[in-house]
Amino acid sequence: MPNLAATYRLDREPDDLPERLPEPAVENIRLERVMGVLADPLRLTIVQRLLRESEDFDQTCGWFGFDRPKSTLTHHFKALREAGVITQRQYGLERRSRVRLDDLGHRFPGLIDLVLAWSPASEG
Amino acid sequence: MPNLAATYRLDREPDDLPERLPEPAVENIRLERVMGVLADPLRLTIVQRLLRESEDFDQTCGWFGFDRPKSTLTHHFKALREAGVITQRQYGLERRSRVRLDDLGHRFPGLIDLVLAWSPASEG
DNA sequence: GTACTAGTACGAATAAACTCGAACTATAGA
DNA sequence: TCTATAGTTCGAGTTTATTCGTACTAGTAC
Repeated sequence: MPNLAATYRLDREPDDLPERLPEPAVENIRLERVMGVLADPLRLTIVQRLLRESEDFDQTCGWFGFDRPKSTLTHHFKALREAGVITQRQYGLERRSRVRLDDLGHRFPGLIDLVLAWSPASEG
Repeated sequence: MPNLAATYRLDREPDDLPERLPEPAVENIRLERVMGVLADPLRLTIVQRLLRESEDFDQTCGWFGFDRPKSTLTHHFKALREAGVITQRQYGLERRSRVRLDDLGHRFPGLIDLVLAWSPASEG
């Protein structure tokens, strides 16, 4: 495994990074859409883990370690991206995701904190 | 039309009010469920209008003036109640709704503000 | 009592979401 | 070039939501 911190640090210049996959512009992010996409526990988990455990660089699909078919994961990541919650970039073979922190914070102040504070049903 | 402000003011004692219809206890309100229920524009509108236009007393289904069959409205109000977003009380013939402001504010600080700030897609 | 009203319950049709397997694409490394 | 890897795309089955019409219930008013 390569040194991700060195290779994919987010403090690089934007020019260094691969293009973002298609996603809505900030002003087109809709609250009802975001709510809908965060209504799913798996997707809520994805966003929360990106927020809690992955501050300084993007993460791949596989990093999460979900025991689900790849096509299912693709489906959920795409849903998150198309709703405007995450950005995805193609790093060679890998497609890495990060939360659109600034955009969401600007459009929907407080939303990120709700996701951070969430605890899954199985937990206490 | 009777004087609602006098008849149904919320600063009455709880004993004066009809029972609440079945709803989850505060600690059982789940964020993913709330998100799911607020993903629908009609329901988001219901909650927003209750918040913006109805601070001092509960409102009936009909008060909103939606041009939808009654059974559709029943469906959505029930969804909101079962998710823990609103409380409903039976006042004689009418079933009046109000947002569970304290409960939601306590469980999910910031959520109410998101709903208040929301603007429907058709608007600017 | 009868009639009106506000809303529920049920059932069916349609639409949307979730899940997954199988086949595929594109990159990386030997 | 061959192989492994990380992920996509497509299609189908299943589930869940939405919408609505019709029939019903429970208060209210006369």
